[in-house]
Formats: sequence, structure tokens, C-alpha cells
Amino acid sequence: MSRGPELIITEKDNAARRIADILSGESATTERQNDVNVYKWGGKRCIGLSGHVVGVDFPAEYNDWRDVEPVELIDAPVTKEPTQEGIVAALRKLARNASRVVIATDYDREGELIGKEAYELVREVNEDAPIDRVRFSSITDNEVNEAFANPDELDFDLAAAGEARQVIDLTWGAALTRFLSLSARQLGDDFISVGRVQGPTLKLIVDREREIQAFDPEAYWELYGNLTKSGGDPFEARYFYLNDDGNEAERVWDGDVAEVLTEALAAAGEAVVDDVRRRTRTDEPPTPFNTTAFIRAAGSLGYSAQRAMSLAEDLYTAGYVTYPRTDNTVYPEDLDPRELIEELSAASTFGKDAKSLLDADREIEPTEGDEETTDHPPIHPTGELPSASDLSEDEWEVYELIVRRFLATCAEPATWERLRVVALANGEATAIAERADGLAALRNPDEASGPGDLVADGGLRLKANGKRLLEAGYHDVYPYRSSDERIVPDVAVGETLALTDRRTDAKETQPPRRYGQSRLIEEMEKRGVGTKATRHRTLEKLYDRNYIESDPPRPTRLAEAVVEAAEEFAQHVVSEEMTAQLERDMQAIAAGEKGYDEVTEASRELLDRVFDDLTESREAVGDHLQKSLKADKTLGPCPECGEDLLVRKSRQGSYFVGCDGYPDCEHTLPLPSTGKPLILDETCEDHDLRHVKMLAGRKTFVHGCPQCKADEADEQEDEVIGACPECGEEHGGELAIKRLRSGSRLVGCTRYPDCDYSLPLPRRGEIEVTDESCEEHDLPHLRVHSGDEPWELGCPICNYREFTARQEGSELQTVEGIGEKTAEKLQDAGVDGVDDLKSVDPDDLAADVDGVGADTVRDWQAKAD
DNA sequence: GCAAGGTC
Repeated sequence: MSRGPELIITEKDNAARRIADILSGESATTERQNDVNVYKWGGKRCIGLSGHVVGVDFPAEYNDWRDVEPVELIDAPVTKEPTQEGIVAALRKLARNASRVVIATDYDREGELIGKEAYELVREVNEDAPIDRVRFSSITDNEVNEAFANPDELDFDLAAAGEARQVIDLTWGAALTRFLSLSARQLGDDFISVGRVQGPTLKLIVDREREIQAFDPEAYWELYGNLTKSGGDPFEARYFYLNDDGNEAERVWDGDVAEVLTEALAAAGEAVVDDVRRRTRTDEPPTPFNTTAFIRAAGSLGYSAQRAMSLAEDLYTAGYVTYPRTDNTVYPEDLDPRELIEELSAASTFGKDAKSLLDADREIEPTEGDEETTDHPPIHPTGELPSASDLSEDEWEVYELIVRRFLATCAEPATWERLRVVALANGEATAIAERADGLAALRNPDEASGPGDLVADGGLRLKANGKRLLEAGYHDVYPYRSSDERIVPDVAVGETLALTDRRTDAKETQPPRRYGQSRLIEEMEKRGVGTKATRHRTLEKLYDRNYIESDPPRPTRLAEAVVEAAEEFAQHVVSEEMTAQLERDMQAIAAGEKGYDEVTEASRELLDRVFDDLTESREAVGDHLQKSLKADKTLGPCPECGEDLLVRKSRQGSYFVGCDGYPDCEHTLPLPSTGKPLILDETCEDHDLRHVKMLAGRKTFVHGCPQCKADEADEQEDEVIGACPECGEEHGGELAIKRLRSGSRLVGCTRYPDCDYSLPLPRRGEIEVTDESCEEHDLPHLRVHSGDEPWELGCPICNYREFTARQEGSELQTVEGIGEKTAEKLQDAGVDGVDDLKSVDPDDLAADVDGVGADTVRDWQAKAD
């Protein structure tokens, strides 16, 4: 047995560093081995993996999609190959002469599998060193020391459960993906994918769209009025009646009845208070952040799921917050909330709020959610405080959200006082309203009791609900939840209130709303589909595959066709039941009740049966998919030949409109060069072509009908405004305002294409050439009429200069850690762009810019490379 | 080039 060092293996570098710090008492040093950090102290080495460093795949002879029948993948062998060569090589080198190995990967099923992967890599080069497993749920002194003092063994059953998942996901995903792609002849970048997680997620979206399509709106009416206590402010009250079940209802479903009620309400000038109910309600503080709750909260601040996770990841790697991928909603035992709050109270922004929690002389007992897991703590600040210049604005906003969420979980509940007032609109209203009762009864001849009770003895029922915040509690530290009050004054039963501003709103029932990104992630979590680390990526994948577009996501025809095909032939892969079944099987494997072979074999048999039906219908499935693919690209009939006009992508990657009859018909139309086209439902009346919107993040705009845009450009004459600065003197070229067929406008030389001098113009608004002119460039000032107020563009050359200056500012913001304000400061200091930033002396720049240190500049320079 | 799951 070798007497070499002891090797500790963790799931990620970050964990390796912290564990090394804890076990070494901060004395560990760092070495690089194959570009991987190795922490070293005494007789010990610690290395972090990067999640899975080996992956499952089919042998190379299965690589060609056209050569291999998809069905063959079902029983094809599955191999495990290193996917992170550097880490695997470093691990082998360290393992070779290790005297003992300790696996310290995350404490969950996937961590056990990653541990087993490490185990096998170690065993390849070292047959006899003992290999232990330690488990801890948060990287703190206590937990880590305790875990290392009580090492355990690797749980091979649990790891096998994970391996079964890998193989089942691969065979189903690869076989079905290849089948669909081949049947529709979609090879290359635009293949058609399905899988255990994509499938049900896509079906969720498609099903909701089906509900929306099938929705039949129904008309209803609602009546309102304002009530006023003498000398007080008016408050809104709403008409209600009692339906057949005796429950309160506000919507009136019959137009004639609504009309009579409106008349009755109009006839009443006052209302008498009939009932006053007051109660206090406790509003519990929120529970700790797990990944899903965090994504949702960040979503309400305007961040996409993807963006929120990437910001949290940045904050985690910088050491300001804990690990952002967690299901846990219960803080671990050894988190001392008071201590953490004390650390946070040193911060300038939320420090006062943190302190306010300490001032109250009380036990701090954080809230707990329903889910308690062993892998990581809920997301919370670490207590290491960034200064504002360490973070970009987005990072800061998300950091503050995480801090305030933590503070909120340690804060007191809020208390609301609820006040409900019911008043009866009296007088002749009753007489009129009784007519409505009669009317409604006529309409419901089958029901002995009529439609319910539209009018009370004393008149029409009006109700108002007020709420007042008695104790703000956690709202003081967590401003992201509404604490708006609705004031209804104190009134007494029998009191008469003035009734004014009566109105009746005609409304329609609305179809269900599309799921937004965070809602989809919540629904996935509820159904057990995907994991905390993958759900947001699955959505991203659906966008990439052209299954969904826009936000909230809306399914394409292709997505509908894929779901339809799967529903018919492979129901399993679009149902959440596949995951549920797999989860049961994995638990059985982990418990030793079932074997890996048994479970994977049963899954292969099921997939075999799916392919029995599927293979027969290959052509029909392919046809349907191809038709849908085309429908997603179709704008309408070609004005030249009547075939379909399609949105296409040129070899250079830009989009244009071309005829499906090509090469017989060569009709084309340009599209704007910025963004990705989205075809809208709206159709051009003149050309019967659907309108196009260009998706380009914040610069998204509606292009409209591409034929109209081209026609407008053809009709408009160029307006000359001066001499061309490039070729005016030599060749007499002139600058003119031009409208391009793609819809954009520019100031360009009349000698184009011999001279390609050009300046950009805004996309929107009419452009007016004013009498004022620029002395420097001898060009007229331009004015743009868009919206309510015209705005001055000025000299087009000066304008372009300012524009590029701003561009350089925003270019600086592409460097991680530079926000809008920092970019401005840097520009003031003479840094004009990223290239400039890279060449500047860090110390000089730090001296020029407030709040920026030389190290920060070096950090930016490294990131800019 | 396919999946889903880790991590960056």
C-alpha cells in the first residue's frame, strides 16, 4: 500500500477551496494541475470536479444519423467517456499515489453518482487505497469537521439509480429525437428534439394554448358606486347578489337584468349600512429562497429565469451568496441568524433595516418552508459584503433581493385589519329592482328558486372591503410585496351614506393566461419535472429549438405538431408520469428493491413498443411536422406567383422573405438587419401578408408588412440635404435622406454604391429638415416627429458622433461587473471602449475614478479578454 | 449533431 497523500474529491472547485480552508485551518496552498486547482496542506490534497466529468453516450459507430435506424439505439450499448479531460487527468495523477481517498461530493442522488464516477476513475489507477464517502449539507466548520470525523461508504445503489436515469433519458431522447428529425428531414442545426423533461414542459405550454384557442368568451356586467360618509372621502363599493347556492356573486350574466339593475342603482341616492365586519389577519413573512422561489421573485423585478440564475451564479462565485441551486427551504441548524444579521447591518444600504431586526429584543426564529433537503442550504447572503462598485447594477439589485429575503424570513409577521361594509341602496331602487327579479325568473324557468336573490329587502346590496396595515412587520425590510392599503372608513350599522358615481362595466370572461417563465418553472417543480439546476435551461432549450417564442412563451406550429405526434405514438415522453415512474424506480433501486438492469430493461421494452407503432406511421408523422415547419415561416401568398412567401435565412445568417416557388419565382423582400423575425397574427389588408416583429431584446420593434415597407421605399424620393463629406469635393456626391426597402432609413451618398458613406437615422417618426444648420458640417439640423413631442436630432454627423460615444459606453457594459453608472464614470475618465480599457494602466485609472481600485480594473481587463 | 443532469 502506498504511503502517499490523502485525496479529497468534491463536486466543484468552490467546495474544494472551502473544505480545504476548514480542514487546514486556512493554511492550505493552491497549486495548478492540468489547469485545475489543487489545494494542499499537510499530507492532504483536495480537488474539485465540475459536476459530471464523464458522460454517457453511444459508441462512435452509432454517430451517423442517416446510417443508423433510430430504433437500433434502443438496444445499443451505452459507454461512459471523460467529458472533462483536464480534470480527469489531474484526478488520475493525484489518485495514483494516494494512500486514501475521501469522496465529498454533494449530498444528493446526483452527488452520489458523481462520487461513483470519481470512485471508478480512482480505481482505474489505484486498486487498493481505501475510498470513503463523507456527507454534509452545508459547508460550515461544524458540519464538515463532523462529516470527516465519521466517514461512511459510497452508496452504490443510490448511484445506480442515477445511472438508470442517465441511460433511460439517453435512449428515449436520442431514439425519438432522431426519429422525428429524420421523418421530417430536419438534420443539422434544426433537428426536432423530445425528451422526458422537454416533452411534458412543451405539452404544458401547448395545452394552455389549446385552452385559449377553445375559449368561448361570455358577456357579463358588474355594477359599482362610490359611498361617502358625511364629511369623509368616497370609497368604492360593488354590487352583489346571492346566487342559487346562497353564495355571494358579483357578475350579472344577463344583459336585461343588468340594465334594470343599473336603472335601480341610478334611482338610489343613498345607501344604509347593513353590516360591518372587522377582523385582523396575520400576514406571515415569506419562507427562505429555494431556486424556484428566487426565480419567481427576480422575475417580478423583470429578470428572465435565465438571467436571474446567471446573476445569482455570479454572486455565488464572488462569495456574496450561498449556492444558488437548491430545493431546500429550511435554514440549517448551524446558521446563526442573529450573527448573520449583525454582519449585514454593517452595510450602508440595507444595514439600517438589518439593525432594526436586532433592536427588537426578541428571539429570532426564521420561517421555514415545506421542503427540507440535504444538499445545500436555502439561498442566503454569506455575510461577506460587496461594495456597490464590486457589482453591476443588476447584480446589486439581485443581491439586495437575496439579502432582504433573508431579513424578511427573520422578521415579524405583518398584521392587517380587514373591514367589510355592506350597505343597501334604498328607496325606489327596490321597486325597480324587483322587476329584475321577475325578468331573471322568466329566464330560468327550470329553476324553482330563480337565479338567486338579486335584491335584499332593504335595496341593492353594495359591499366594500378595506384593509389597513396595523403592523408592517416584515414589509419594513422586504418592499417587494405589496403593502398597499385600501381605506374604508369606520361606519356603523344604520348609518346613511351618500351614493354617487354609479357605473356598470360591461365585461367578458377572459381565456386563461399564458404561463410566464417563472410560472412554468413553478409548474414544472410542482409536477417533479426537471431539477432546480435544469428547469430554466429547459425553457431556454425550447426557445432554441423554435418550439416557443416571445415572452410569455407561446408555442409554434412545430411545437403543436411535435406534441400531437407524441400524444399519438409516444404519450409517455410528453407526460409527467414518465418522470414520476422513473422517480419510483429510482427509489426502488436505491432501496435495493429493484435492480438497475431490471429497470432499464423494462424501459427499453416500453420504448420498443412505442417504435412498433411509430415506424409504420413514419411518413404521416414526417408530413405533419414538415407542414407545421412551413406554417411557422409562412407570411401569405406571393404577389407574383401565388405560392407562399416564407421567412428564410440567408447563408450569411440574415433574414429575408422569399417565395416558396423559388427558383421558378424569384420574388424576395428584405427584412431589417437587427433581430430575429417573429410572425404576428395581424395581417396586412392590402397584401394579405402577416405582419413581422423583430425580436432584439430591448430594441424589439414591429416591422409590419414587408411588402408595404418595400413599396413605401420605392415610392419615396431621396431628399438631398448637402454635400457628401467623403466624395463631394472630388466627384460632387451629395448626401440624401434615403428610405431602404428593409424599412430602415439613413443619410447616404447619392453616388452609392461608388461611395458608401452613410449615417444612421432613427427607425420611427417623420423626419423634418429644418432651416437651422450645422456650421461645422454645413448640413441642416433634422427634427423627428414621433409620439407627442417632436425631438431635435440636430446635425446627422454630430448626432452620429454622440451615438458612437454612447455605444462605447455601452460597449464597456459588456464587461462583467461594469454597470451603466460605472461605464459613465469610466468614459468621463477618458476610457472610450473595451480596447481602451484593456490598454490602460490600472493604477492610473484607479487614481482617476472614484470608488474603483486598481485590482478591480485588473479584474475587468482579465474579463474583457 | 440526439437527453438530462451536474458545473462555469
